[in-house]
Amino acid sequence: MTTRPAPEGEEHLPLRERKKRRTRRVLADTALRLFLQRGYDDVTLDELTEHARVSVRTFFRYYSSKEEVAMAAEGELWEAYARRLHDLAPGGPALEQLRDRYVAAVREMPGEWTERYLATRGLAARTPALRAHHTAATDLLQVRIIEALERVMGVDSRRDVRLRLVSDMTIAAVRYGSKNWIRENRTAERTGDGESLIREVVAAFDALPGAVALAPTSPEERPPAR
Amino acid sequence: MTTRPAPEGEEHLPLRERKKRRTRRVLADTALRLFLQRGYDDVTLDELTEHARVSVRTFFRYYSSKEEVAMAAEGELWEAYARRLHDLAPGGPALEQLRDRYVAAVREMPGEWTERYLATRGLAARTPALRAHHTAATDLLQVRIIEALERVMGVDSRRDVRLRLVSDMTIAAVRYGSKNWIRENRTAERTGDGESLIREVVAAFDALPGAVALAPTSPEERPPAR
DNA sequence: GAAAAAGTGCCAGTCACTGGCATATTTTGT
DNA sequence: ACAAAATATGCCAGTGACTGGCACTTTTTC
Repeated sequence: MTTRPAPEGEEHLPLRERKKRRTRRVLADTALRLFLQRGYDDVTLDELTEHARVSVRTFFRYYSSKEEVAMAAEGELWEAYARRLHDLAPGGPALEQLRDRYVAAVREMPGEWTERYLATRGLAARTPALRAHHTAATDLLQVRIIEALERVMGVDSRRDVRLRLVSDMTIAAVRYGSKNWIRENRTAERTGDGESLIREVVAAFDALPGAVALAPTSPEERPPAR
Repeated sequence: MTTRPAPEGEEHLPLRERKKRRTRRVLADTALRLFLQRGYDDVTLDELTEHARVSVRTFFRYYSSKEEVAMAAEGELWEAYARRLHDLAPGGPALEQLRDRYVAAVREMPGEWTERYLATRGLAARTPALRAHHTAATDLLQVRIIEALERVMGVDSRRDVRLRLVSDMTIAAVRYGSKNWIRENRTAERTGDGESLIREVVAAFDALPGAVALAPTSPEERPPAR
């Protein structure tokens, strides 16, 4: 059994819990490594679990699908984001709150997460099955956002379209922001850190008011942003 | 072999082509019927192909997955829509053109299509695997829209965000419009026709300018739309 | 009417994913 | 420290979607 440095901030957990987290990480890391090396489709779960030294049966107790383990890094971010959605406060502008919760979620991720996330998205970009899983997961996140908004505002999203619009805009900002971040860091010389991701997504959020006010003018008058 | 009325507008096709279209339709119809009766997950492809009197191997020459055959009705609409995207014209407002192309695509569908589509969406609403496929397919449609816009405008969507915004809005309008249409027709007494679907989606398109100008006011001043 | 082209069925195989049960490890209570 | 309870893992035998290959039949072409 190869030993690995203990992950951050799990010093005081009971042994069983520590082992579980370790296994979960080993699975996600091994999966990402193998998928990047030889392509998602060409790696079977048998091989993956072989490398991770667990049985296939055990794998499925940690991840519900091959896609999920491949996108684990993103899943962790959505998890953190969803947790932060619970303490939305009434009062402030919804979009700003949703933006700030995203920022907090990214900051909550451990140090090496950024690198994993970037690699994950790169893999997904060239793997149809993962792209599909990614959009489905993003869609689920949007549902969670709407639910959170309904909870804090006490309104049914079917009655007030603005809830759906706000969640749409949030998803759009997250999507385009991270997409831009990925594009910038495609040249793998030096991986962008979490703060650069945050900058991109925040910029996308803050561009929303300007975008909704956008009037179609000819390119001469007003050169397109970015 | 049960005979069925010849589908519309295929009178002058060669025999081979007619047979193929027939098989494709039999598969889609049988699939929808069985899935509605007993649930998507509880119907195997063996059963489906048994009822449709073709081998499983042949099934996969017509549809690339179980999901695809379930969502065939929607796939046909996206096909028609994508075809119409080829003749986008430079000049007119993009959103209006995209709206009108959608309308034309719906009008192009045969008479019984509406019913199939409504049933399909109902099925997808309660089948996770199909919901995922639906979002993935919608995402692909958006890619096609962006490509069409790039083609007609001669611009790279990475340089001009407006292309992405317009395609986002289009997808949003189609999505919300059809969702409203579905909600209205959930009570299955009398199935809404294609024109009612068109009305809803057009309404969603036409609400976009108002939506982007939306200023958050208190409910007393301005009751939320819909 | 024969040759070519295209469609179909069968077979054997891969792989993701699941239920059930025996075995091992960790925790809990004393 | 030790037994009992709780929980995690592995193994086995399955199901079901999906694929490649090849023989066979139907339609088209000349």
